[in-house]
Amino acid sequence: MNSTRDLLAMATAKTWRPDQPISRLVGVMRSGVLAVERRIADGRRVLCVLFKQGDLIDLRRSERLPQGQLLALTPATFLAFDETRFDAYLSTCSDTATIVQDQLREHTARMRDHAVDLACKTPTERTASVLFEFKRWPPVYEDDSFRLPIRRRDISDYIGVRAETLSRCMRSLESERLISFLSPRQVRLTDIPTLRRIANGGRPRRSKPVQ
Amino acid sequence: MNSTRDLLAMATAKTWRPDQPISRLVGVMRSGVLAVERRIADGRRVLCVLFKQGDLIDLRRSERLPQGQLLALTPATFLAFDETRFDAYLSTCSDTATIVQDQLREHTARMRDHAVDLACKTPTERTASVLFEFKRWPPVYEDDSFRLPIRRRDISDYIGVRAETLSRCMRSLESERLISFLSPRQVRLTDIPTLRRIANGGRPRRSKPVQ
DNA sequence: CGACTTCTTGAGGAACGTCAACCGCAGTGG
DNA sequence: CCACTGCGGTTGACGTTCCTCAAGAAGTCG
Repeated sequence: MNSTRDLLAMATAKTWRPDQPISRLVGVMRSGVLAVERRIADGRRVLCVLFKQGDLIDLRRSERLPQGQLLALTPATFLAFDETRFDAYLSTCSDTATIVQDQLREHTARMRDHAVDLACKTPTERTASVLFEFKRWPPVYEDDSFRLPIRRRDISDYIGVRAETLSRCMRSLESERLISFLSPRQVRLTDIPTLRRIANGGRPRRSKPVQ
Repeated sequence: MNSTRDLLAMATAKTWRPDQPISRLVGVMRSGVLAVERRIADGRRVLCVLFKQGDLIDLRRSERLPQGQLLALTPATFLAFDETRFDAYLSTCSDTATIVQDQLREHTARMRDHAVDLACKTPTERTASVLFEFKRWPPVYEDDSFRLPIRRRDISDYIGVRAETLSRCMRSLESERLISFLSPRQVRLTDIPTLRRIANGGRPRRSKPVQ
């Protein structure tokens, strides 16, 4: 669409290597994975958001200072916008403004989903849930297999679980024949209905021992 | 500002009683508290977002169906917009569109903060954090006291902790003279620096017993 | 006062975080 | 070719923590 092309014309392409911190706050992802990293007092680390190809990034905050650090989890390419020119353009082109608003709404909807995962799901349920999230990321294959886009350490910081626990949950799902690893990074979901049930709360904490 | 007044003129006022589910997806909060409630398979309940006075609500989702139910936690009044007229108005008035975009960005920023709480903080830390969140809500008093705007059950579902655990955390903070209860609903923060340290990760899990 | 909901307190146990050690792999240098 | 190093990931042991269940206290409304 025309308006989007105009917008892209005013952008400058940037590339980042893994672990490289990023100061720009507005842009569009072209490839790779970025995340907003936050650390609290004693070093605990959280990745509150992941950005993949096609995502609009706009971390500006009107009232308070921006919290957290944008950084690359994989080699990433990015189209950076000059903030003031970006805003000026949006106010002249309502089509593009609508697209941006849709992106922002979609982003908040995904964050609500993620908040549900973090607030009440068990580690196994979170693992299943994040696997579905990654399955939807491009590129999408037909055989329900996909490549884990980021390190397990980063996945665990994203779903609020220790790396050791994530490892055990992955192994547990694998031993139940629900997923299988073609390589350490390549996963296939072999029983999607059961996995979906688990991801939606099908593996709660047991209060009594199983008889 | 003029544009906002025009927008408000095309809205219809609504009131809700507690626990009343709400089907409208776009509007502005005038009073009370609304929340997006989600339940997963075995009945676990999460409040992924809270909306207070002044917040813009826009839960529309472009790609998939909206997840979760908007409901009132207290008696609430709300200005509901007709969705198509709202969008049409935004495309003609860039000032208002900018305001809406700012609101959406601020909202995502708050959700990132909340994700950090949920992902890695201990129940005591989450309690301190949510107390600061409520302290910022209107009305703001000078003596660092405020009224808990919602039931404890709802607070606990918001911060991803059982109601019993929240109760114990509140009591623990009270016994340390960090907060005090003027009434079951009225709280005063009596040691804000310490509380802020705790809210930012100052009360981690102990792996070794204290000697 | 009684019926109801909300909140609190207590006891008990599974689970997940913590620590430590190990494995596999890639890169490096002798 | 091998030893060494560093990183990412895995496995095991252990104990605090917080969830679960149950019952009681406190507040609310008729």
